[in-house]
Amino acid sequence: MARAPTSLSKLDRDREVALRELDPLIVTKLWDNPCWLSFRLNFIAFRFNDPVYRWIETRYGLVRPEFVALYAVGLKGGVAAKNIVSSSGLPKNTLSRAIQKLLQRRLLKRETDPDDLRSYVLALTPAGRAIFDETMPMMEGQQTAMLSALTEAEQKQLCELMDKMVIASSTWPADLEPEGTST
Amino acid sequence: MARAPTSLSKLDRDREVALRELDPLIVTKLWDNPCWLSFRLNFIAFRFNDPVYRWIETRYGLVRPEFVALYAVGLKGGVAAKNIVSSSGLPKNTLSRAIQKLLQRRLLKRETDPDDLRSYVLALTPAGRAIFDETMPMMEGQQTAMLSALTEAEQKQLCELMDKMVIASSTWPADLEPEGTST
DNA sequence: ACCGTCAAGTTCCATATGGAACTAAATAGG
DNA sequence: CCTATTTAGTTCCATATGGAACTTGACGGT
Repeated sequence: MARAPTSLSKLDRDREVALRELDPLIVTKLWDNPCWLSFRLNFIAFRFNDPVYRWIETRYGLVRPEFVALYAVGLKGGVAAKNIVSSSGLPKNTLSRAIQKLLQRRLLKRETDPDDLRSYVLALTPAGRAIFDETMPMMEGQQTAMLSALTEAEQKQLCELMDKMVIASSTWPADLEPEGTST
Repeated sequence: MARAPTSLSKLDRDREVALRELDPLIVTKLWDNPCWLSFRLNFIAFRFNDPVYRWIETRYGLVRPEFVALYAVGLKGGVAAKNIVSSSGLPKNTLSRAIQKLLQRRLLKRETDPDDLRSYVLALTPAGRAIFDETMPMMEGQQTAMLSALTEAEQKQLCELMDKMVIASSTWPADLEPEGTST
């Protein structure tokens, strides 16, 4: 069985202790798993998303796609739904609904894009901005907690490595051959 | 506005070209986003999960939680549902259903754990093993494609950094304070 | 200027999803 | 040992989700 480029045996003592906290299946998925990247990504992402979105849902009654939209517009005013779709991966109907909800709740406003009449330009209302501003410290806190196992230098490395991947992402296959259709 | 530890200005010319392929909102989420970690994780994970799970669904009619269960048992026979829950983050009822479906389709078999009569020990049937074996190369291919922007050494670094995070994960907050309940 | 194709957003509908309550077994504590 | 609490897995149900078809506007070719 193929393995990850790291291995259990190379870990020092302290870590063995931490490992006892983890489900044995997690240990297998880390070091006896050809798909090491996928597991690490999904696992770490989940441990960020799950508490963060639960907090937001509880506090503001905003469900995940709604907050994704609000956050995107908060980062960059003037975007359209299509931008949020391509940067988030959520299906466009889900985002359409999310945006409607935010408009209803006056957290978002929009006007038709004069350059493309099919499209709308989105912006936060003050109420939307307030939520954005309140949520940010909580998310930064979670991020800091999760990164605290790494040194500053390591955090920067991690960021750089992931940058490279995102930048290269347009070259990755987005649709896999349905069969051995090796053209 | 806080930023990621990397920045656009430090990137060399070649990359600027690649950037033009990306939605401008993605560029903002990369370098004008206090939550740089979350975005990178979710973005990269999505670009793995989406094509992979679509392929599996099309080919075998297995939906995501079903394949998660099959894959987990494939990696480590003898696990119980609870292990899959804690290593995947899927809710336990979703996994319960997924396992039922796999049992019906004779891709999985199970027997009660003699040490804990509430629990079941899971194993793949030959048919389940066949699917596991067929999917692996496809997933490894996607992983290789996604990692191809990194050198071997960088891939190893990435793996190590993520290892550290997963190992430390039991210390991360899993529930965030509902309010400014600073005890 | 006209037509075919494509793209932005919306609507419809079947279904996957996850919270909450439940059953049965394990474990802790006096 | 007997009771109270926790844990593994299941069931129920209201709702979020995403595929597909649709509307309206853009765009490219002739």
